[in-house]
Amino acid sequence: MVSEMVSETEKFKEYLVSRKLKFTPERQAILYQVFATHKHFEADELLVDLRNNDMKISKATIYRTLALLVESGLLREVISGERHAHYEHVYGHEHHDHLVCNKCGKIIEFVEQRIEKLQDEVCRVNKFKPESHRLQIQGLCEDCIETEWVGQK
Amino acid sequence: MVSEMVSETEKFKEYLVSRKLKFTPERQAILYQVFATHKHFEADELLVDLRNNDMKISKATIYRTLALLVESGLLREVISGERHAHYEHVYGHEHHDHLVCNKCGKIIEFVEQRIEKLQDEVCRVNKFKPESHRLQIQGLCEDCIETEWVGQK
DNA sequence: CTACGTGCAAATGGTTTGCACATAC
DNA sequence: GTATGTGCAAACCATTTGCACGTAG
Repeated sequence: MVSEMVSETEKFKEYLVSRKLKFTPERQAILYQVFATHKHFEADELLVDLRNNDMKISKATIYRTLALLVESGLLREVISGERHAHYEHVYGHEHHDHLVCNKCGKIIEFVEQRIEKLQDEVCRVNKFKPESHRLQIQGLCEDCIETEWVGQK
Repeated sequence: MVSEMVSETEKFKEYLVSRKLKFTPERQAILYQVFATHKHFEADELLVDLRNNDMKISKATIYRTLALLVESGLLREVISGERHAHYEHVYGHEHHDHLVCNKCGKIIEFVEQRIEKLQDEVCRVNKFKPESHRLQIQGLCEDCIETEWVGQK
């Protein structure tokens, strides 16, 4: 189990060094706990898991470290990330999905029936009854690709 | 059966009647404003638009009415809806998407390369440079389909 | 008439932040 | 030694809710 940890630890350390950040006991503990099991989780669950292992790490540190893990590419935010809800018309408009520009925030709508078909197929295979879905691709729009290198964080 | 489109107002009234709810001036104003333009928006923007048209409607009513418009099928929540972020491993795991059960919350992961391919195609057509994407299908999982759904709201 | 709706202000609750102290490097 | 990190509590902020009053049907 520990041998599996090594690669993630190395990856994280690499990231920290590249950002001139430190590898603290708190970050080590969080990293370990996060990769101790392969499951979806949220910040509070992580806090509980850590408490159960006698690690007393504050929520603030957990949130700050999770952000680092996402930035380093070790974790992904599956749900949400947005602070508030956005709405769009449904009635009288064909179903569509979205390309969202990470730089200027522009939203491009697109329709691709073949993707819809494949989704139905996936649901059938998994004996899942779909009620709605959301496909969102983040990236850079045509205008922003040119100035891509500006303002990287 | 009907080929011509019923107005949004009619659709909303239908829904309200079916739920024994009332068609108030506030709901009428919000409905009008929401469909005055075809754009993505959030609650606060709607409030501002209404204020600009001299409609003084409280935030509470706006949120309550938006919920009704979503339930009636006139609007769709494009982004978020979730209260808190969920995370999953990235490093060492193949990219996958999710089936999320609306009843028990179970998350089923799936991989469908053909969908990924089509996404790339969509990006190419729109001259969009993808950095990440998120496909999430909401519905009922196998176990929950049996138990059906009683308390729909 | 009366069940439903509204505005207001206060509550919620996940997440973020200011600050003083602690520590990795 | 110093730039970073941490814990704590308070702040944030979109959204929800309790309550007393208003009103559509």
